[in-house]
Amino acid sequence: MSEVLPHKRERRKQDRPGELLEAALDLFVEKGFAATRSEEVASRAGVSKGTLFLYFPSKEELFKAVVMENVARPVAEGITEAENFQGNSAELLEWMMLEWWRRYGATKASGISKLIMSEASNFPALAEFFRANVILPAQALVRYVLQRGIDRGEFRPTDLPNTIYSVMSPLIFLVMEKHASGACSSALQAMDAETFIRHHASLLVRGLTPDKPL
Amino acid sequence: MSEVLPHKRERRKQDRPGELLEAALDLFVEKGFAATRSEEVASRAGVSKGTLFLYFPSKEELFKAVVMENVARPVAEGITEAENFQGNSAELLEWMMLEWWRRYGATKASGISKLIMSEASNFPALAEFFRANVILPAQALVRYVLQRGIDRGEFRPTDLPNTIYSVMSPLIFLVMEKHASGACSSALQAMDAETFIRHHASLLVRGLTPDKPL
DNA sequence: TACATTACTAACCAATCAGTCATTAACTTT
DNA sequence: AAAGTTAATGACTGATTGGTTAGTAATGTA
Repeated sequence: MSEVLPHKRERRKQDRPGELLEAALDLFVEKGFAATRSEEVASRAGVSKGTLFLYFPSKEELFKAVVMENVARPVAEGITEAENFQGNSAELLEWMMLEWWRRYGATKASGISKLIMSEASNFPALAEFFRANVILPAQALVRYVLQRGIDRGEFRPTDLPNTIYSVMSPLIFLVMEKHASGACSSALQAMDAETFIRHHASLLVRGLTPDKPL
Repeated sequence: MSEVLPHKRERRKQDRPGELLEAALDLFVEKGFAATRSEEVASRAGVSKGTLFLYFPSKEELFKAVVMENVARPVAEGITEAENFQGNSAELLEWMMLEWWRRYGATKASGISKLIMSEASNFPALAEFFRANVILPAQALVRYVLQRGIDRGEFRPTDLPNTIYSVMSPLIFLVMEKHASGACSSALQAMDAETFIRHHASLLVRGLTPDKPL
């Protein structure tokens, strides 16, 4: 016979939103937006479905709040640090790619990127928010690094917009790979992200080095 | 007053499956799996929902059939051609990337790739099928090209698995970008895929060229 | 202890949608 | 043209789930 649990109610208005956001992040990343049920979010946060809708007016608003909370912050951080970097631009390029991975790509929050790419067509407003707060700043950061290398004579002048994508696309690929966990993870047997980034960065630096180095 | 259309029934058993698959491809690519309603697929194919389930036992089976029809074929084609390629490996590398884009990436069918990446966690069986029939053959093709270059002394020996990802990731990125149409397309102002591929290929070739070229 | 406030719950509602099936209309055969 | 066969329909069902709300229990206050 199943014993009904004694049903202990707690009143913790302060903590509920944060706990709900955390539960929602987990589930959205794991199952996507459409496949995540509101009641599951609520129960993972130790609360009833009614309480969820007490704090967030709809599932979509909950989703937006998750994005706000988890994505904009880490991207903004890296930018200022790059500007203070000491060393040549080849080192800076690799450092930036590795650091981006450690601080964002490797974390749970990067699942949001994958989620937005997946769900973009169904949420144009959200995609736009993501573009403005994540993609464009990231592009600006990469552009800064490449321009720095060109200005200092460490990189040859190249088509900047396309080179930016040559830098970013493997990072985006890594995020996709990390979060397509189901059966695709086994596709890349024991792939190590940091090793790959170092490898790709070195390939890029070789490709960007001027013909007469010294 | 709305006039009810005269309701002309047609019996065309031969053509229905193909027409349903085409309608399903369009809608799945456009809206994702969960957001696509069976009735919409049926009506786009000029048929009632009942007829859809006459030809496909479930929505999931319909999805699988769409993948079978649109993905496996084009990938397999390119492989044999690469083996007959005349010319140096740098040319072959660029040719292969461009050709892959023209035959698959630029077509509607590549939306399936994006869809599977998005929906992978909800459909492990499908992701596995995709891995076996698309990812692994594509990796094998890239590996063949790189190994050919190394064998002929046109590329320096590098960590092959990681280099494969350096080749593939921008192509996957392009597919993602193409199908995240909503608001993200404006993120990459007037990005031209073929130009980018040529640029990236040239960067890779420079990165792969041995230190003493001749 | 009586009363007031409110965070929280559980049962409920309404809409959506995958999948079914009895019926119908288009062909074929004789 | 009558009868038989089957492709196609569309109304229906059952399950799911986003969102609502009447009511309950925890806390504060006197």
